[in-house]
Amino acid sequence: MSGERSGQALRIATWNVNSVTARLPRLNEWLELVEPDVLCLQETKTARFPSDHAEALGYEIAHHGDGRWNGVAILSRVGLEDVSLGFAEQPGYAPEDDETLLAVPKVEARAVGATCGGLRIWSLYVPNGRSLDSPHFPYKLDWLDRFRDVVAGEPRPLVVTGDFNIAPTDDDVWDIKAFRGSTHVTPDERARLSALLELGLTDVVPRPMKYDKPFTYYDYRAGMFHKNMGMRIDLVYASTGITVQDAWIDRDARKGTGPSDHCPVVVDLEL
DNA sequence: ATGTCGTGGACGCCACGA
Repeated sequence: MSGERSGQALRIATWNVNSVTARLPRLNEWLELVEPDVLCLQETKTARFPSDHAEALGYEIAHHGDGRWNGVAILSRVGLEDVSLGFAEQPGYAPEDDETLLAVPKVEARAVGATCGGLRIWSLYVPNGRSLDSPHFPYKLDWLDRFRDVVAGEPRPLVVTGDFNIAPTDDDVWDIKAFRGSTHVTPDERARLSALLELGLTDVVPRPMKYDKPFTYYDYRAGMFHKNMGMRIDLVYASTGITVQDAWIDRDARKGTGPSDHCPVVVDLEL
């Protein structure tokens, strides 16, 4: 499944776990099975990362989480330095339906950066956008605009990875016709991906492992996984100069008891 | 595709987000 990596390779991965607390048994067994050097997590959904097992396996952990929603982390066994919890000018979100309080934007726990074994890496949980007419949609676009400015100033080699909540092309959803009028596929969102590519990043498209499309997310409902009705929204953007040995999606992590609705994406690279 | 999860507050269900 995972193939062989050369001695110089750095194995990085990204995984939206949909609660690290609920996923802890799956996460712990996965760390021992796949042995990533650096693992970026999204939607930890907790203020306190359950770190005991990962630390026993030799990982250092940078976690940015503040409770029930969001939460991102970087686990590294090749060093963890210069941790950034969020980023400069990161926009907040003000709930529009709160008439009792001043609408103070809340900066959410959606980004963490660190330097691991000579690689600068960011774990992102990009705002979902909800619907085209929701205030969350311009928030999503603004958030990505501001993060672009961060990428422009970051050192190389650089990897920006996580749950982008954007399908880069029409082929990255099971049926583009089902997405008419929806978020995740609009030109506005894809323009933000293009803006990252223009800064010298490359979309590392993983091998699909099964079927023809490398989907990373399947809704829990309606048997979407078994019908292969998924989306590629968990992305790995690597700076030019990084050599990719292999990139694959771990569909097995979406099977069995108590899976996340997202699959991990694993990339073996040389800096 | 709308069939399921996860969280936490006030519970043995509901609201919310995805």
